[in-house]
Amino acid sequence: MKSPPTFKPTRLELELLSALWKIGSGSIREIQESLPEDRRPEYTTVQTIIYRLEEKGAVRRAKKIGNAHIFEPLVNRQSTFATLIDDFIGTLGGSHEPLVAHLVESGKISSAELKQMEKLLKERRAK
Amino acid sequence: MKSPPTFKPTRLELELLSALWKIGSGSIREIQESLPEDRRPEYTTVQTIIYRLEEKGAVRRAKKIGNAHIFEPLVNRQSTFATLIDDFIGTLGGSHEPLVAHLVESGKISSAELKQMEKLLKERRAK
DNA sequence: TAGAAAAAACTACAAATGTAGTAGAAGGCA
DNA sequence: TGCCTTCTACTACATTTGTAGTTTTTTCTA
Repeated sequence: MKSPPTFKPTRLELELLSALWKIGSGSIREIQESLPEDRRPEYTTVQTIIYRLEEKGAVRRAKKIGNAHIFEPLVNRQSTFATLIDDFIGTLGGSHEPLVAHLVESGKISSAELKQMEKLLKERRAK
Repeated sequence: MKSPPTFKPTRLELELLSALWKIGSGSIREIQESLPEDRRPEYTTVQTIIYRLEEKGAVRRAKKIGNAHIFEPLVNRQSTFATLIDDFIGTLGGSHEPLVAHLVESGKISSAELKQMEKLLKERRAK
């Protein structure tokens, strides 16, 4: 399967991808064991999801060690997050306003953070 | 069905809820016809989703006009969005940082908007 | 080299979601 | 009052997703 320009993983797919991004690459077993104990699916569940990610072109078998395949991600976190976020904004109606509003409203963003963002924005504009 | 304290609609459910929030209340037909032409499902599809929303306690039959039921939302946009956003941040790993970063990075937030947010934040803090 | 251990490969399956068809009841108009 | 229209109420069904069991193959290790 070809890897799509953008990839929108499901919840569980994202969890496994996140694990892979963290460890770089690994076997099914290693991926499974790198997951937080509190939500660590069975070995075969992880296997199924990794296979599906492979089907979808989001990971691939990089090599084989012993009898175990070592998987590595083919999509990177940045772009995957970007896809998810843009899609999400789409479901919220296409405007980021409610999102930003909620972040501010719920106190999830501090004033300092806003200032930081502003600075970042200015820098970006400058170049 | 009891309405839950928070409600996390699916994509289509959210579209129909959004339609309802806009028109206030309406029959299946009215809801369907208020949807943007480009993604307007069949009458019975709308009906099915509204019934499911009813099951889930997100809408209810307010009254009957002729032989048609008039539905009204039981959840409001604010809290529904809040639920969706918090859930989404959860899937992104629990931190809003990547989200905010992307918004700024992708130029989705303007400087003016940031200033606006800052003001909003200060006001909120003031009271 | 034979059996145990580990992984791969395959199969299964229920719930949720999107999508819509069909049958039958209710209302309005000629 | 008897159709025609419009709804309602039900049923159907493929796909996606989460979840995991079973069978087969590979590899070590005694």
